[in-house]
Amino acid sequence: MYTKPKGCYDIYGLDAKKWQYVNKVIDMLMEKYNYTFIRTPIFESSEVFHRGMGDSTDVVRKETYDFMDRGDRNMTLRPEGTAGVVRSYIENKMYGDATQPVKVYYNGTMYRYERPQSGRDREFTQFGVEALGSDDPMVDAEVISIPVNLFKMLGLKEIKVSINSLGDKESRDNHREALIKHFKPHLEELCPDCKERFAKNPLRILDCKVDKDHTYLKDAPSTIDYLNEESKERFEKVKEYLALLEVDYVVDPKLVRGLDYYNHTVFEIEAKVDGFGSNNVLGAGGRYNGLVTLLDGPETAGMGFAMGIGRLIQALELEKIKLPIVDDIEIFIMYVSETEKKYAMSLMQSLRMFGFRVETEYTSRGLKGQFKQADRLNSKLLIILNDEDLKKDEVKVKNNKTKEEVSIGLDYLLYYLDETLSIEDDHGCGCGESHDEEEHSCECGGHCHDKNENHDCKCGGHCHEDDGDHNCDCDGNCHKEG
RNA sequence: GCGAAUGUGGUGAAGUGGUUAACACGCCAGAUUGUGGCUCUGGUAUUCGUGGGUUCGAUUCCCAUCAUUCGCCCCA
Repeated sequence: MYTKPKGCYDIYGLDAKKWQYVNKVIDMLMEKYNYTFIRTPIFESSEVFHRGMGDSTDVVRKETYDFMDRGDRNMTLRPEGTAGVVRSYIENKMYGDATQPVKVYYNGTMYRYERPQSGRDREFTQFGVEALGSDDPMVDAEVISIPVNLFKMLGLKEIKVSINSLGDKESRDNHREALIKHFKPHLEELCPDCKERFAKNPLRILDCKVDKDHTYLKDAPSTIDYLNEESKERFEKVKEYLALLEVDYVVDPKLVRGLDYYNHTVFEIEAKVDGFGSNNVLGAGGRYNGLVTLLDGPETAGMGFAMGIGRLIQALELEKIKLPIVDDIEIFIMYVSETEKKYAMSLMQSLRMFGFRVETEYTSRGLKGQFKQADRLNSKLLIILNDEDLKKDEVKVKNNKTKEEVSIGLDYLLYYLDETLSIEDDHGCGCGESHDEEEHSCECGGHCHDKNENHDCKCGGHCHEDDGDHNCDCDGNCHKEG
């Protein structure tokens, strides 16, 4: 049997619906913000990432998927989105567009050669935005507000936004010198990685998880103390503007991003979700005014952020947030004989074109099996075809919830279906779904026998974790999601 | 790159150095001569990730390998 590559995932079934829903919300939100979609190649010349992200970053040093194509060109599967977008901005001379800043967003797969673990895959999906061509702090605030508002729209409540400023070049240089002065006497006590960081990019020692408890790290010069007047003023503006956009944040002077290209504003956004472990950072970003020139473009300001969709969905699941996804059908057409089957097909065709979600039987199950199938698919109405009825131009329509069955004349059928289903839909939240999802504590001791009453899991009957509140929407394949 | 755990049918999951590998769910069929979701009955794995070794004999012991999962590093 063939298996997927390590750290990659097949997304299908209910999971796929969640992804599609989240993507839909992203598209909607981006429309409001007037960011336009950009699709750049999944691989680029390796140089784009090496120059852009910095050779000293771990991501570039040992976590990229590199390959040589048949023309002996060095290529790299994109490990993040910004470098490619900036390359595109330069190559397509977007800096010449009249509508500056150029505001784009992407939503696609990225690749990092790492050991997979919870919340971290080799192929993962990131949604991100880039705003190029304005250095106004208002852009910083707006970009930070995007993930905040996205989380709000999705129902994720407990989030934390941390911000910091690295300052402009002068501030960074001053800070860097101070750091070197500070750490030099302690060099031998630092972890091996930090020794290397000391030489290449001392700033990142602040980010070290190994040495984080050492006092000399706690007393290390903070970026904020070394901001020059201009940078300080700028940071104040960002904070002021964030408040106007109703973004709650905390200033974290130790916040340093992993990539070299950031300056001024950097931020991180995490979800406070139980069971998330160390991968609770959902998204991060910052300003990168030097990056465009680094990739041989004209001096251009840039600000962006990226977030992992997989982690976001994991957070939504852990928080048991109910997404309004369609997981039922409106009409299931049942038949037995060949003439009934043919009638079923043409009826299905017209009902679908009319706008109903319609299913039928494909595997010659008996009528009993078709009832079961209709239940599995959460069908609201059943149309039961019968040669005798058809001779009288009638069909039987059974309401799968009330179990009421009526004979309907064919000329009246569309009207009847439309009426019945619109009443069905109108039961409050409009979710078209059962509500008790959140609080169905099944006492079945591990196996759900009946999906009736207050016990609405769609596990198809085999949830085996008797956690009391096993809320899996696993649609029939519960793997242990926790 | 480092460390740990796991690998039995469609699913969850027992189990033992030795005839036909529990149990449950699911699925299929029948009881119910064209109306389900309850109940009952029957069916559903030449086989315990793969390769090798120890043994009279291994799913069970050992080694290797692959895969999965989790943690560290790093990161979204």
